[in-house]
This record gives sequence, structure tokens and C-alpha cells, in this order.
Amino acid sequence: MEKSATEENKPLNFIEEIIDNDLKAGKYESILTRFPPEPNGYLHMGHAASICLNFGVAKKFGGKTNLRFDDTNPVAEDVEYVNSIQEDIKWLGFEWANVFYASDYFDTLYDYAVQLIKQGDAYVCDLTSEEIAQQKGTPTEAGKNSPYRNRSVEENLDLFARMKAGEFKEGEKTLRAKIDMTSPNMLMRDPLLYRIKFAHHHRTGDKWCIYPMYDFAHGQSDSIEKITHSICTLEFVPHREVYDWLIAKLGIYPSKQYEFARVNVNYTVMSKRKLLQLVNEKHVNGWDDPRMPTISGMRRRGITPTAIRQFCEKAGIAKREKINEFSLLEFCTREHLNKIALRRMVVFNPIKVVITNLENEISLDIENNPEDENGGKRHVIFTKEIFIEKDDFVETPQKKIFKMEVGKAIRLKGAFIVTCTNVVKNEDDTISEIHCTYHENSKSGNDKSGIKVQGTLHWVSAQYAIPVEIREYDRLFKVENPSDEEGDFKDYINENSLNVIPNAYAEPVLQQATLEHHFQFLRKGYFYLDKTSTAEKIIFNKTVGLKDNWSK
RNA sequence: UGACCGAUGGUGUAACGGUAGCACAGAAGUUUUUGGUGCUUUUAGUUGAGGUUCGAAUCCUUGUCGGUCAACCA
Repeated sequence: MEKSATEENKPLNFIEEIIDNDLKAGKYESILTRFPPEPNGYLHMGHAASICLNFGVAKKFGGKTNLRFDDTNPVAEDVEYVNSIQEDIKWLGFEWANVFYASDYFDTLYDYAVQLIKQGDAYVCDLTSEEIAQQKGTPTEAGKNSPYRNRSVEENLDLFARMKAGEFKEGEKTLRAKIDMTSPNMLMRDPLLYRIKFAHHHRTGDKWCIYPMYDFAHGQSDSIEKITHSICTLEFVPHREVYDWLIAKLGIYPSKQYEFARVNVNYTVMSKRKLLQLVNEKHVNGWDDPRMPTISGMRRRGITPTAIRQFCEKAGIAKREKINEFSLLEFCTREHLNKIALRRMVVFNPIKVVITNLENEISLDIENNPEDENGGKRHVIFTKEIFIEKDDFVETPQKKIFKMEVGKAIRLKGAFIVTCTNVVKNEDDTISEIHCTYHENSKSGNDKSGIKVQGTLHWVSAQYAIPVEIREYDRLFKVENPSDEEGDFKDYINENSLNVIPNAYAEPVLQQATLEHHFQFLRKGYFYLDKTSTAEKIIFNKTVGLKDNWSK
């Protein structure tokens, strides 16, 4: 078998296969895809998958991708969303060939509607919303023809023009395609093409009081732009028949629709409607709350575009509904962050350690990233008094536990081996400080002590450490698929998804942390500066923990 | 009791009539100045029943299960 030039080692997904075949058959010279968000919410992981697919296949096969806002319902849409969507796509690392709006085509769409009326393929219907629903039939029962179905072309033309002119009230009249009220496909039972809405549109202002429905906007927009492959999600499968019918009747460029399964992730929800509820009802602190599966939320949390793209790649493209495990996203995040994150030491829950044989502070240079030879080093000062994690000291010695205990030697990362000599206690029997002696010839990188230690601890200088706030996140929901449970999805919100550690002690270089860098706090996980962080109050979001085989 | 779509380890995805593979998750070992990383090993799968074929995850029939469709949303 001959391999095409576009083929890499891994097999093509079914969309790529279709494109590959079309190109080989000479059906198209080059392909054009589009990403068509409605600007009524922030983009989430599901959109990221669609973006990766649409922009990805175009890039792979030497084509282009348009960004098109599907803004045919002015009631829900807003420029705030238009801006955030563009920012998110760019951040993810993709470039569109053009930015278009379905609203750019309102004039053309109107002309198309007139054409359909003239051909006898559309009519103005006076039925109310309820009446239409009633006459539509059910999936197992045919619908009935509207009494207005056989109006003359002249009357339809006149009525439609008057709809546009604003002579009728909202809901009073609609334009419907004349297809087949007995079709087993409910969407083919004379679908609505236009409805009256006296709403201000974010782009066209008050020019229009009639707006096209999805079915009379999306496929037509695709066609106008000469989109070759219009890729959408599974719920649009039944719309394909309408899509093809309208394009055929109009005799316009035959874009083709292909459907794939949307990407879901467990323990969260992936619908703009539900995410909007979480925002509006303050279950989270906005669309970009680091717990949200939105692109902006993931960005704020410290997940990288590379990780998201990798996740989408690994999650794959298929035709069946699926829920991916969050652990796959965590894996992709760790995989990338391990390579780029600067290593730092931060003590979350401190206990004081006094190095009794150390009088003068010692200056150390510790590697920024053991995975990066060119990563350089940062300056850290070892002082007589330091903090370690309270959890890293145990009073009762245990085997196979790599912690500090009286009489035992242990390595302080990047510094020296210390031997714990004794502890000083408070009146209530709690430990006030731990005393250790350090071994001068055991300096990191130049250890001549010959002492074998089990374990290495992170630490900060008590004198130089800076206070930082740490925000740790857990899954947003207590169940894998909240939408699949009894009752409201919000009943399954994990109340403990945010854990704030207001006073952690960080090594001083973290004072200069910016959004440019991702960090790994040794033995803790990956962290990223929160966008609200200031010099006075430094805040870090936990992106993801380190993989931990031991605690299990 | 309609139409359409789908069904491969716990999860996701390959195999295009010819050895069921990969990744994540899980387990074990190894390395390690992060209980991180790396490396090695390993557990586990074709929805049931028929049929076609030398040979079926793949083709056919049928059952079962899951999803979608009755918004003037997209």
C-alpha cells in the first residue's frame, strides 16, 4: 500500500480519512474548514477538541480554517464572548484564515429565502409556536400540513417582506421550508427558516427584526465561504438532511457536513448552559475559575496549550459518545510541565528546624530544572533556622518512611545532609522546634561525607522565606457524569473543590514569579501564578500534583 | 413502540477478510540528592446468537444495549 505524503506513522482518524480520500480523488484542490462558535459563552475543552480537529486537519492537509461566529440569535450573544473566543483560539496556538460572522450574510440569506419562496419551497406560516409543535407530530406519528402551506408565491413574498419591515409582532409569523410533514426525520417537517425578533444584534444593531434559524444560516454560511468539510458534533446528524436539502434547492456551493463525537471529561460538565449556571449561581468564581473546564479556566490553572492539544490528540476522534478520564489530561499536563517547569521549594505547613552547628549563612546554587541542561540555577540561602513540612518529621521511627526523625540523617534538597539530634517541645507536648546538625562535607553536588541517606526534603530559610497563598483544586463534581445522575447536576457539586493555604513559605526568588513561567514546587506539584496575584499578595494555583505512587 | 447513529481491556483509540496493537489508569521491579522524571515488566478486551469464508473485530441476518430527534437555541 502506498502511503500518502500527509500520512505520518499513526493512522488517520475517520475525518482525516475522508479528507485524504477526497483529495486523492481530486474532489478538491485544497480543503477549507471552519470553527463556528456561537458567541454566547466561553470556550471549553469540548471546543478545544473541535478547534484542534478543524484547524488541525486543515493544517495537516495544507488547507485553511475560518473562524465564523454563528451569531443568529441576538438574544444570547455578546461581544464579551466574541473577544474571549478569539483570545482562547490564539492562545491554543491556532491561526484562522478569516474571521467571519453569520450576520455578515444576513442580506444574502434574505435573498436566498426569497429565492426559495419564488421556487415554491418556502412559505410564511401564521401558526403559533404551540400550534406548530402540535402539528409537528411525534417521532412515531406523522405531522399535519400547516393551513398556510399553500399560500401563493405572491402572498408569501409580500408577507415575508412585511415581516422584514417589522409589520408583525414576535411569534406572529415565521418562514418555513416546504419539505415533508410526514418525514420520519422530525427536522424535515417544514423546519423554520426565519423568526421575528425585535432584538438588538451585537453587529447589525437594529437593522433586522427577522433572524435566520441555525438550519438556514449554518449550511448557507458554509456554502458562501466554500467550506469543503463542515465538521460538527453528533447531535447535528439529523440536521444533515436539511443541510443538504437547502443547499440543493438553492443550487449553491455544496459544502458537506461530517459529524464526530464531542469530547467529555469525567467529574465535570461540558455544556455552556451548565457552565453558565455555575458562574451565575456563584458555585465558581467566574468563567475562568481554575476549576472550570473552560479554556480560560485551564489557562488560569496553569495547564498549557501544548498539554491541551496533546490531550485532544490522545483522546482521539470517533463517532460514539464518550467520556474521557481526567487522569489523561493530568498526564498530558505533567508530561509537558515536567519539561518546562522551574523547580522551587515551598513549605506549606511549616515547622522550624535549627541547625545548631551552623553560624553563618551559606549561599547555594540549585538547578532550575533537572530535565533541562540549559535551565540554569537559582540562588538559595541556607541559614541556621529553616522550615520544613511538619509532615516530614516523625516522632516514632518507622521503616520505609523517608522522613526526618531523631537520630537519623536526611538530605535537604540542594543543600546538606543533616542529622536530627533532638526536639524542643512546648508545654502542651507539641514540637516547637527540631534541632539538627549539618554535615559540612555533604554539600549537594560535592558530597564527600559518605553518609547514605534515605530521602530528601524540601526546605526554606526561615529568615528569607516569603509568604505566599496556595490554592489547591479538587474535581468540581463528586460523580463521574453529573448530567447522568438523578435530579439536578448541581446536586453533585463537590463542596470541597477549593482548598486555600493562606500562609505558605516560599523561597525568595518566587517574589519575581510571572505568568511567563510554570513552576514545580518540589515534592508538591505544579503551580502557576494566579492572574490576580500582586507583589503584596502572591497567589499560586496548583495546576496538578506530582504523580504519587507511594501514598496509595 | 418510528427514524437515524453507535457498540473492541477500567477509560480512550487502532486493526480497512489474514498474529487484536497503542496510550492513560492499575500492578511489580529498577534508577534517583524531588516517594517526581527515566527505564523494564505486567494484569485486562472484540455486545449475544446464527450465517458466508480456508480464515471474521471486520461482510450478511437477527437479538440486546446505549445515544440522538417532537426549542420561533445552536
